[in-house]
Amino acid sequence: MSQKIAGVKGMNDLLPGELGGEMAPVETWQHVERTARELFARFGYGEIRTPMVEDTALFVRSVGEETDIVGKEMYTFEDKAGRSLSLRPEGTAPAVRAYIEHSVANQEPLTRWYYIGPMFRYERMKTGRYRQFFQIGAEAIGSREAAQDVELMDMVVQLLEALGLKEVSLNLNSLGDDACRPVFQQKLVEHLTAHRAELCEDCQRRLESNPMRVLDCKNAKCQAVVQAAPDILQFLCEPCKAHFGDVRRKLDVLGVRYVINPRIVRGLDYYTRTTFEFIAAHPALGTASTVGGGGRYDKLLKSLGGPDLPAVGFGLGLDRLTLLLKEGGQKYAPPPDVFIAVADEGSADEAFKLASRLRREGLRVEFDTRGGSLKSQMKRADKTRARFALVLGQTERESGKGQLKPMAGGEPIPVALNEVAQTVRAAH
RNA sequence: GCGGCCAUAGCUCAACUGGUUAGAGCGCUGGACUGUGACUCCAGAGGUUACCGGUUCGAUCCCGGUUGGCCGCCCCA
Repeated sequence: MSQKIAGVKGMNDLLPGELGGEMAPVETWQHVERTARELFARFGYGEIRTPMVEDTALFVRSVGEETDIVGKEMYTFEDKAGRSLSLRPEGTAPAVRAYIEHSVANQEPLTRWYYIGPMFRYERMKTGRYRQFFQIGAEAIGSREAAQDVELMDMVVQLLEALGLKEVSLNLNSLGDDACRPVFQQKLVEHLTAHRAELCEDCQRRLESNPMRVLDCKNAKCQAVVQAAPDILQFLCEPCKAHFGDVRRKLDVLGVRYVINPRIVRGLDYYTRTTFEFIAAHPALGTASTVGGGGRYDKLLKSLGGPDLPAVGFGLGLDRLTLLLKEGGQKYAPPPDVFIAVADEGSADEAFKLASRLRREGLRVEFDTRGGSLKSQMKRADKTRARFALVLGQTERESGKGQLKPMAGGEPIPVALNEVAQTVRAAH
């Protein structure tokens, strides 16, 4: 016996049907992905697939050196040539890198992409948070208009709707821009410093490192201080205020419901103006209640050496979405139309051939390649939830006729062996 | 990165204060029913009690470490 090798901590296997354990079955994942692809195509978004590994500098410069993501959660390693590479911790930076690298700006004025794939962060795991997790996201590059922010939020809302997720609320905020955010931050630091003693230990530290984060603290005493703190929305400069107002108005035009939440700060440095999160109230997620989030990043392209173009995007956590949909997961796996059972050894080839032909004709056909007793094959037919069973033996071969037995009960349907597909379809 | 809880069959769980062959239900396989699934009945397979070490005459149980999982903090998807 050789030693068992286990999967890497925090990286999950997705199995079909009911084999999976804690994770939602792979059919649930396929359903979410299929739904998203179809919906995003309706919005005119094309798919982009970038490598899972990038130059480490890309994330340091975009996400921000001082963020937790880059500071302590990145899978960074050297390749054989000594280059520092990192497994991507998020999807926006690679998409923007590709956009710049392929000079897309010179080829079209407005670019809208979506991506689906694994991201990696070295973190302590818990429900809904893994070291390899999957995100589905979209980026719109080239429009500074509020309509673009709202189109993306509408796209998420429609996706959640299509998936049947109701208890998700859109939380909206604006972080201002280079003109107004520094003014606000200064006022905020003044206020927090004045109440320093009332803040929790963590927030006293945050006061130095990232004062905006205090807004997000769940500690009751800190919240009391935050209640009285200056409100970023009061400090927005005129252009930012106008933009935020436009976003709200256009959300209203589309009938998209939202709440203003000045605590939506986000963990990446590149955000400007609009930020938003989709928060689910669902016991399956525990405290991992944010299923998605995003915002505008008008300065990122230029800072990465690209054209000075505005952009906005979002990312959704597929792991969390599928967790919410796990209960009904089974229904996404279509059962076989017919199970072909072999009654005697001499009919094995003929049955095998029939199964093959029906599959070519478009039917979902189960056939037990191990053979075995008719009884065991019928049990298998039951287990696979096949709609019909068709037994093929000497009698059927000689007469060219058989019977489609409805596994759910009812009278068998006589059928000519060369008309099985038509008959099964007609029985729908 | 910090704090707490946990680990027995594929799954959900038992096993009297440490006591000898670690059990049950579900699931799986076969049979009763030799060309027809489910229900019922019978039988079978499946465990180094996560791993390593310690205490003990004796450890699933007590202790330490490791690994993995869960909860909270942090942060996020």
